[in-house]
Order: sequence, then structure tokens, then C-alpha cells
Amino acid sequence: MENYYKAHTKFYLAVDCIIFGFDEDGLKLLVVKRDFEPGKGQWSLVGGFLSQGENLDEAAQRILHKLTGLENIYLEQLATYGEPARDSAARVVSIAYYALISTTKFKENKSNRNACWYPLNGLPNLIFDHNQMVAKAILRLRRKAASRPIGFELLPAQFTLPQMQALYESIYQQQIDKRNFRKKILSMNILEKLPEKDMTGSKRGAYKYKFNPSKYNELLNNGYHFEIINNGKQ
Amino acid sequence: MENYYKAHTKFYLAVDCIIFGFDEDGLKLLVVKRDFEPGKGQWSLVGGFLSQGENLDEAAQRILHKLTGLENIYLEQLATYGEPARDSAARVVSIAYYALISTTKFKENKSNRNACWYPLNGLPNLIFDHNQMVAKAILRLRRKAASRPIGFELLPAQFTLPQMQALYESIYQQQIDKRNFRKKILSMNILEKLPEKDMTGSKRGAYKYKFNPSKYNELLNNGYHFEIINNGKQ
DNA sequence: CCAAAAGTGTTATGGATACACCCATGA
DNA sequence: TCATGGGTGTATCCATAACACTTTTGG
Repeated sequence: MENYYKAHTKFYLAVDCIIFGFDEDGLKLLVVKRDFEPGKGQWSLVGGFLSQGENLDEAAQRILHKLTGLENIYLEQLATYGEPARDSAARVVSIAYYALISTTKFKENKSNRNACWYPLNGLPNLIFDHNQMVAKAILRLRRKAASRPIGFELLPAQFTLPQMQALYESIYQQQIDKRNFRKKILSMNILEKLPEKDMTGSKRGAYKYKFNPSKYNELLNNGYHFEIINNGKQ
Repeated sequence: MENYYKAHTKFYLAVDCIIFGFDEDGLKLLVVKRDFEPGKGQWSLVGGFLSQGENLDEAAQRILHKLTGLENIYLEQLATYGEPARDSAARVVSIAYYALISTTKFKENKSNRNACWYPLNGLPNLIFDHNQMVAKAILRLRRKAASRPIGFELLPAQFTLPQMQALYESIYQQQIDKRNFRKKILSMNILEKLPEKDMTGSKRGAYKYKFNPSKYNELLNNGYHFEIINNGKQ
């Protein structure tokens, strides 16, 4: 029965979360100071060990919550890293997850002194293979962002078009023409214009919008394909 | 030091390989009959356990080789599956890999009676969550195929354009216009026309081509983006 | 009244699609 | 000679890209 299994080795399994944050200053990464050896005091992704009885997604949520207080974040699995020597202290295989949120969702404060946002350009050296994970996550985020409107998971469900455009510009690190961007996004008919304006970004104010999830899902189910940035080049 | 680690659970780690095969009959999947419990006698993906000292890619290669004799297959990591009850006998987390090869690379024979090709439409029920893995791999293959010429890993390094087109048609399950397909592929300048013809498919014969890897890599390095099928819909 | 960001249309270009006929050959 | 699959060119269309001025309002 189980005998066949018993002949094999078991491994530590970790989950590491690449949390991208977005605000007026662009894209940032959530990093923590490790408080245990090896690498105590070094920067690291938000991570922890898989426990008995939980699945991988649950582990990611739990670990993220425990270290940052963040809850109900849409995490997506990125890849699994298993170089024998990737962790200097023991053989640990790590499953990486990533998410994109508004930086406002996690406020650096005293009780969370060990976690903070770091601008994407100019990341510090992270422990183990974490920089490699981040690089891969950025590529994935770009691919993803090109084909569907991320942002659902973003901002307090309301946002202005200039904000949304700034998000895409920081993901792609390139300027986008205002008129073309608006044309494209609005032509999808998945946004609803709200009567209020957001006055924080300018004197004139910009109209707020919100996603219309039902229209969005309807399109998705009908096989519609979103292409916000034409990533011919990359 | 390692004390922090020791407090945590260890897990069995498996690798499962989704091997797509292509020939004149379309796409197929390589499946094996399990020869141990649980699920002895049922169909399963090519899989096995991770060993100490090898990384994930190496494990996938080793397991694939052991069960099928296949060597030097370009395997790509797909995703990791970790539902606590996915394996009925023990908690096993499985890292799925996939590849696309020519069915001629693996010939079913007496010594390999337990592994065989199965047409993609009309797969049997596979053990555990293996059907789910296959479904995900198909989607990934389509995305991949849309953005770069797969086929490098395909056929004895020589192929005809009708063959290549048939490959794309079976991946996408849709007809492609002959002229448009040729135009697109040839305009990339990554194929070399060979003087010989392949006479197996027709009386007239079709010219053989081969990839020119150096031109291909040159383009890749220059940031060129391949788009063979415009997957506006899916 | 001025600075700063929001908002708005049109044109040109290029890639994607649609489409039909001749060619070579083995049987 | 004919049936079968291989090979070729062009016209239309639509999505993308480029581009500049007016509007609003807080200071």
C-alpha cells in the first residue's frame, strides 16, 4: 500500500509571496527583514512553511496574513523553486505566489516595522533566490496585464483613468498615449463612470470609475480577449 | 540555526510530466498504467518522486527517462498541486511539467507496454488531479504556441510547412488559412528551406524546412515578438 | 491669471483576414 | 487522366499609433 511512498524522501515546503504594490510613486515590492537564521536581518520576500492540512493557496494567504495583516488578497501561483542549495540551511522547495495590490492596503507602521515597501527600481539584494522570483513575477505581471484589466484587485474599487494609466505605465515602464489608452479601455465597456470626481490628483479633478464585474465576466465567458498593451516588443 | 526549520513538517514531493505528442493524427498524451497502489492499473501521467540532491528539472528528466526512455526533452514547469487529499494514500505535493514532442520519439513497444499515446480528444480518466493538470497544460501550450514557434523540439529537426500547420491546427483546434500561415511563418526568416522534399504526405511532395536557431536567437535577443496565431478569441 | 492635470478626434499605416487557382505526381 | 495535396498573390478591413488643443480650477 503506502510502502511504496515510504521509501522516498520528504522535504520542507515553503511559500514565498511577491506582493507588488502600486501608488502614485509607481510599483513597489513588499519585503520583510528576516528575524531568524540563516540570513537573519537580511531582506526577504514574505514567506513561511507549508503546514499539514492546508493547501498551497491557503498557506500563502495564511503566511501573508501573519506577517503583514493583509487578508483576502488575490494571490496567483508563479512557479516552484527547488535548487538543492537555494536555502543555505536546509533543503527547502519553495512555491512562489504573486499579487498586485494598492500600497494603501498595507501601511508600514510600528507594529509592522519589519515589513516595508521598496521601489521596484532599486531593490535591495534579497536572500536566496528571491530576486530571481521577483524578476519572473514582473514578466508574468506584464503578460497578464496585457491581456486582462488588472486593477480589479486594486484601489478601493474606485479609481480614475489617469491612475489606471499610471499603473500600466509603471508595469511596462513606458509612456502610453492618454487618448489611445482611454479609447481602448472605455471601448471595452467594462467600466462605469461615477458622478463624483477625485480631487486629489489635480485641481480640476478626474472622474472616478469602477469596474462592472458582471459585464466583465459576460465578456470573458463569451471568449472576449482583452489586449490593453500591445506587447509586440518587450 | 536550523532549529527554526526543524519545527516544520516535511512532505513527499512528486513530479508529473504531461508529454504531448504530435503526429499525423493530431495531438496525443503520453500516459502510463500505474504499477503500484493506490490506483494500481489506472491511467496516470508519467510521474515519480523527487530525490535528495537533484533539482526539479533534473527530477523531471530522470523520471521521464526511467519510465519511457525519453532523453533530452525540453520540459517546462507548469504548476504545483498541493491539495491535501489529492493523493488518496498520503500527502504528496506535485510539481507538473509539460513538453511537446513528436510521437515518433517514443514508440510503444513490448518493453514499454505500460506507457502509450492517447488522443487528446477522448482521454481516459486519469488518477488524482491529473486531468486537471492536462487541461492547464493545454491552455499553456496554446499561449506559448501563439508567441513563439514551437516545433524546435519537434520532428527530426526537419519538417514540412503542411506538417507545421497541422500542428498549430491541432493545438488550437481550428483551421488556419494555408497562405496566411506560410506568409507569416516565412516572413519571420527563421526557417531554412532544404532542397529535399518529403514524399510521405502527398504525391507531389512538400519541401522540407529546418529551423535556423541562430537567426531565431538573434531575433529573440533583439526583443522580437512572435505571434503565429492571433489568439484574439479563445 | 496662470500653472497643472483632465479631457477630447482624426488621420495614416500596417498587419490580419479572406479568398481561388495552378502545379506536380503517383496511381 | 484524374485525384490529391502542395504551392502561390492580392484586396479589404480594422486596430494601432501618432499627434495638439481646450477645459477646469485652486492658488
